[in-house]
Amino acid sequence: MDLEKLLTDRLAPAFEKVAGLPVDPVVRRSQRADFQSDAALALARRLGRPPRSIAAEVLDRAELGDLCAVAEVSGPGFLNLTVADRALGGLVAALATDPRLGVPVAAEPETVVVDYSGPNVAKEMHVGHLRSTVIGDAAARLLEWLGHRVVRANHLGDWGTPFGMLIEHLADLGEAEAAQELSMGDLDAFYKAARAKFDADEAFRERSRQRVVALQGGDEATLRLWRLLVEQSERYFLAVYELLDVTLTARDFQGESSYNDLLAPVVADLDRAGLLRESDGAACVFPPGFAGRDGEPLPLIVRKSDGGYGYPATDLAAIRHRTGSVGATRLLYVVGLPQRRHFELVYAAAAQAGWLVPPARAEHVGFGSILGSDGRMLRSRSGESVKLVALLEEAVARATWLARERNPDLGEAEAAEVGRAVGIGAIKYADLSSDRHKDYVLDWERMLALDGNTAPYLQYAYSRIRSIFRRAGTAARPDAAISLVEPAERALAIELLGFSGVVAEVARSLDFHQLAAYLYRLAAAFSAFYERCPVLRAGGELRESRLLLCDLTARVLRQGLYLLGIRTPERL
RNA sequence: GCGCCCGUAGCUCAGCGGAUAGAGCAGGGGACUUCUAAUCCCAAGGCCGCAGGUUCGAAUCCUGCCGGGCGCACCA
Repeated sequence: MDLEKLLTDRLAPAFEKVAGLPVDPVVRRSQRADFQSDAALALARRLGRPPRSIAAEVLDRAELGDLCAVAEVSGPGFLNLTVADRALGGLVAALATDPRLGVPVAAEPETVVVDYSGPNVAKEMHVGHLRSTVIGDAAARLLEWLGHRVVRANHLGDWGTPFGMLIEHLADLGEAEAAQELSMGDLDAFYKAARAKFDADEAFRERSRQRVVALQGGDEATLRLWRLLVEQSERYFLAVYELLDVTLTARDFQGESSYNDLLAPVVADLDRAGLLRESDGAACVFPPGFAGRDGEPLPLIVRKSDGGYGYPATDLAAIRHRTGSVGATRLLYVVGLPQRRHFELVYAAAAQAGWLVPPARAEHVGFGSILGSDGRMLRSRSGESVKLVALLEEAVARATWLARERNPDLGEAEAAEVGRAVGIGAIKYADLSSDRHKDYVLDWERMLALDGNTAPYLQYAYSRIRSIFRRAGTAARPDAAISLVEPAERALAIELLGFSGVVAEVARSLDFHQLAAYLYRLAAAFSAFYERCPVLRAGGELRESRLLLCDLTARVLRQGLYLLGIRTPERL
């Protein structure tokens, strides 16, 4: 049970009695006590009474006897609450017997579509895909764990005009040769070669254009080549996902092309609904409230003047499919912040068309860019975007080297495994531990540091606990009585009880840095505990109590890191 | 021109209506006969971009500036 919520539930009725209307007690952690409630201050004006007197009356009417050792009015009208050790111990003991660590399954499970990663066929995945993939995967893991039905939608860029030149290039190379090149994972070289020919060779350009027509016309031979391209790319992406340790599978690819047959009907429906207007030959929806550069209403172009369909049409078709056929009520789009306006337009149009109506809603889970140490968008020395695999491989190599250096006892295989867990974990944690709306600077030294708010620090805390149990040779007794004698173990207990609250908040906000910050606080509380509270050398009941605290900490760390997509090796 | 995101300690970041603004790193000082010192503890470090306003109370809300980034009709 979440302590903060428990205190809130106890204070709320008292506040309501005093104020005569429902009041949020605004319980939060405090430096002067375990928790504090600030609501009396805000109430003073409305009730025309001194805040201290309100606070005192609330205290008088609240049932806190079994929970709090100290509950007092402080300063201008704060309520300072110190939880009784006995109550704390009881709550922790209850947590220990809960396989879900205090986190309830969603009362009303929904179907959630998480649209993330979305690489482009025949193009290398670069750092730009990293954040979408990592954040989206965390969202999918979290919501799934909470009991929602999660549909992972990997909106593959598998359609559009570039495929003319890509297929022509493939045909030029010969299928066997092309398959060979693509399977080596050198998608960049393939794409660039096609691009170079397209830019330089007029005849090739013309053939490419005809290919696009053939592709869209459903020419079987062309489609076969296209499928080859898609299959090889998907195979490559799956290899990257495995290295990145994300939960996306082959079943989750939902290419743009899969909406092809829906585009015309979508536009027809928009027309029927009277939402369509022609502008410069293009079929547009003009959702109210959007203005462009010139102050004119901003269009969402659902059919281009050449008759072709672009992104907006596909996105609308996807929404209609997801709310209609899939039955989703929450649509998450884990896409960079620059595309914000695009999605606002799409959501507005979908709402007008009746495809996105409550309880269904769409959220743009936007994020900033990854910057290099120079504070600019991360680029390779040659000025190109950095290959994602290169980044991941470097992370693993650095972490493996660190693991070998730090712990020579590790065998080759284990060092490699630890290197992967730590390296990939470090990359993901660096991404998830700061506010996703901001750009962040990729810095190897910092993300792989063993102290500070990093994945290795958390993994280290976990491995220290596992080490204790290896030495103990036994598991913790889940029914052990909890006794909290040292301040450090009290502090640890309070942190443990905060897990469910944080998880609930993050499920709503998808601000994973709050979960990261919580896990860091927990790990830091554990490290302080570890320093001052001997476990194995403690006697009898104290030992059992501490073993249980250790076990709980390990479980929360493991589960929390799992939700972020980060592994927890048994030792580092 | 309009819109969005962002300016907090030397650096990287939390905090987004409440009590003296918090972490980590770097720099200073301590702690290994004791469960991994890949750790812990202590001290130091801030006109919270600037100026107004709202409020009993503003880093937090509003307005206007300044600075950085990104968008703004047929590219996905």
